[in-house]
Amino acid sequence: MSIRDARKQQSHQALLDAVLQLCTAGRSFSSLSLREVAREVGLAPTAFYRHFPDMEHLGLELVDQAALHLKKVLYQLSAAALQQPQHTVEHTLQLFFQAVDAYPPAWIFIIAERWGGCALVRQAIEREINFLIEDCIYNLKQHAATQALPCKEREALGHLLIQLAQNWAMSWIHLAQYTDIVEAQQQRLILLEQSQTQLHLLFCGISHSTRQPIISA
Amino acid sequence: MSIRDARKQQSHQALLDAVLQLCTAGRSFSSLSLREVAREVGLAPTAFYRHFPDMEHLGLELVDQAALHLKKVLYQLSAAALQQPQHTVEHTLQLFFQAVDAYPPAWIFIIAERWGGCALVRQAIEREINFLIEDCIYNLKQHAATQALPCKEREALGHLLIQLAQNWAMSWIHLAQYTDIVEAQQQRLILLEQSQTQLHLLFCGISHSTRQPIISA
DNA sequence: TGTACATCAGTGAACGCGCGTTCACTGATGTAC
DNA sequence: TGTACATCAGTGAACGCGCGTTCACTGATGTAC
Repeated sequence: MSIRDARKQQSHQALLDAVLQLCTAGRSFSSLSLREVAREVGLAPTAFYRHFPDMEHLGLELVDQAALHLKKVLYQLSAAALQQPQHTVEHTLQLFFQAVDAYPPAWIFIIAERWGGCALVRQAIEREINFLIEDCIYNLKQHAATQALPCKEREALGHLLIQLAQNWAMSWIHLAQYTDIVEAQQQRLILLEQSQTQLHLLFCGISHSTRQPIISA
Repeated sequence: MSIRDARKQQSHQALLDAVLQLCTAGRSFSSLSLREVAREVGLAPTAFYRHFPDMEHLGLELVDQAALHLKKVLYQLSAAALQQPQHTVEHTLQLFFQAVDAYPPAWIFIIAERWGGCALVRQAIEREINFLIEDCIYNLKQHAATQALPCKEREALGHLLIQLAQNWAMSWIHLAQYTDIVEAQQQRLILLEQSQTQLHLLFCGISHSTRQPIISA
């Protein structure tokens, strides 16, 4: 790649990262202005057009990047669970929260803009979340604990898990905002335990429902 | 109430409703302008200040109104489940989706702005959702099926149910956007069945976990 | 009941500001010979 | 290798526009007598 191309790509990514940073700071994507993003990066507003036709297209590329990150995390989690079946629910959740901590902006952007003010971004995120759910269902089919589950139950579980993961991630990130670090750590421990309890409730239900047909509760 | 007071209250509510309508149409609260809201209602921009000091305060009042609506819905649902224990999971979920259909804007605003661009609104919504969770946990304590559950499990279940309800509501509303009404109805039926399956998975897990202590999955 | 004054929701002009977008430009980098 | 020209990321001035906010105002409604 030429010097010019490398520098262009650097600015390109800097614009994307600036939006992520502003969203991580609590701003909504649809309230960001092109000028604000350019200013954040240290470019003239007009330079923006060398990289994107408008903010909407930047948003769509951001969805791609963030969703790819999430996919990788979930893939690694399921790979770890498959290759080391002795892994407990506790350990898998710890790995999950570690991954969230490693790069919160991707989670924040996808989850906050899932119902955000930009229609195209919303649709792109919906598409990506559906892919995540499909991946999750596929992984459940490979995993010993959920292999025997009827197809309908496994699909419902996939949707539920991806939904739960979003909630866990956002709650987890949110707890970093406490000014008191000790308090934040305690709250995170509580969240970790609660998410473990939720998974336990679910998985005990699964092992139960595989033994007899599901009837009305 | 005097004529003047009644007219003032009418404009006041019209401003709140205009914001709800714009949010229901897919706009994010933080990208709305004071002028846009006033224009929607047919008022001069300056009249806005007779009702709210700024958009943020309007947002906070909207959180109160929408959260009150949600509280009522969930209260009626749990009351129905308590008074008519023959009610199945299927029936309760049908009532839930009916309630969502009866007034979608309240659900849309609370859920979409839960991670939206206005910090004060976000915090107010978090507070209200925590109240909903507390109510839910209290109701679980009254209900035969979850009475025997250990405290930690019941709390985790409360969080989980309120979270699930949000996801169900938003998915349900979202399915109304299909141009093909027949297709939309089919998709809603699928969502209804899937949410039923999710609850079944959970509740079978609960009945199982009350009989023996929970161990690692 | 009628009158005189007070209240106050809503108005319209005006302001300075940041916005998205256009345009002609600059100058470093790339390329052809 | 050196030279002459092409490319193109980034610039800065300029534009019209909608924004939030101020201010003095209007006129219907409320109130005191």
